[in-house]
Amino acid sequence: MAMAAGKRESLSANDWTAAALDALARGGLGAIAVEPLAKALGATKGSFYWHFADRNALIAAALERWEQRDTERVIATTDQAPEVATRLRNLLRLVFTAVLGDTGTGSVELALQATATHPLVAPTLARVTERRLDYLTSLFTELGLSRARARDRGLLAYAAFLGHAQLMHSTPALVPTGRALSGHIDRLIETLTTIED
Amino acid sequence: MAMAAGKRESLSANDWTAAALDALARGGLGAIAVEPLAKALGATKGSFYWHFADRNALIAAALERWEQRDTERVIATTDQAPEVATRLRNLLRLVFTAVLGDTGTGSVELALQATATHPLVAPTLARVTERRLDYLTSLFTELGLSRARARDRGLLAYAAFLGHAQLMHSTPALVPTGRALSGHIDRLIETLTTIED
DNA sequence: CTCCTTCCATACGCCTCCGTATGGAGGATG
DNA sequence: CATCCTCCATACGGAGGCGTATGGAAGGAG
Repeated sequence: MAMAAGKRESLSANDWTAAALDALARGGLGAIAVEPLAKALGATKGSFYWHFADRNALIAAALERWEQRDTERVIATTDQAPEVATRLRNLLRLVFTAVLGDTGTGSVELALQATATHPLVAPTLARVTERRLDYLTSLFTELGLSRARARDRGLLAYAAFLGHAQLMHSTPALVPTGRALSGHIDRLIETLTTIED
Repeated sequence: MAMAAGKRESLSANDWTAAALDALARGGLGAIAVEPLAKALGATKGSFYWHFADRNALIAAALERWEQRDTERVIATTDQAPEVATRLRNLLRLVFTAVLGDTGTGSVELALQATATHPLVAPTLARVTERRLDYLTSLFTELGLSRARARDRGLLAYAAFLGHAQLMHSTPALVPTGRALSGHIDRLIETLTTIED
């Protein structure tokens, strides 16, 4: 919010998309508004409409930027452990924990989920969700489940992730905190990854 | 949407809250707007501001009405089976399936979740969530889990419910349909209710 | 030094929604 | 029949957001 003191040179389109992503995480899609963003950047609409055709162009740019950044993150946290079981646990633990990031990560998820029917959001969200779901499914498959059952578990795990993020955001008082939260997530992962023979 | 032809008598506050709930389910909290609602009801703002102090009063009324209706629903679907296991399964199956109602039920959930930080929404949502969570926890307790573990399972089940609703709404193409969905929910419930000794 | 391109501020018109003021139709009541 | 109370339409002012028009500063090219 307060980072417009240093550079008094010209603004780039990148600055606008960064600010848009920030606003998106903070106040949802509706917060990507030209005039408030201009004020936050210490500029005016004149600057914006030189870099972008209209508000939709900014939204599209922010979404694409997020999708890209998200892909890198997922991929980066993917291949870390040799064994499938630990990889799965590590991944789940990371995403269930990283929800906390008030600005950076999880908030964008929820903001987009909240406006999933928006014409610009829907395709992006569908691509990201499908990619994650496929990856989750592949892990459960490697773990020994059939294609169908692996898909079931993938869907369940992803739904649990989404719902967990929602709960952490909307009613944090009902969710454990600190070490208790850590333990809760452990047991949650245990339930999600247990395979009954 | 199209149900304003019959009665040309005076509008009641109830009509306004009903329309507000409908708009909420359809377009989120932002869709509870006085002038559009007036148009939809075939009236003008003059009518609205006679029955309500302002927009917030209407929102509050709609939320209270939903909370009431929701309580009745939950309670009604509670005590149906004698055995705890089947009661739990029945409850989960019902809520995981009833998400579909495009207007009546699940959409309000998602709309409120999407604007959970709103000053009027937050308290209502917290009460409803806490009540449901407590009930779920009590069922798992009856099933033989300790208080702490029952709470874990309750949280997981509720998170799965929320996430499942989200997925059904935002990316329905990635979720099974028809009989496949029914089977998926069966297996999902199986995973959520299995207790490892 | 001049000109042209880049970048942006100012100012405008438009739309949508909120809330208020005011007056009036129509049934109830004496 | 006159009056009052209920319910609502019309009209207004204001706020905030989008997009456009226009002119001007600032620096590189010639």
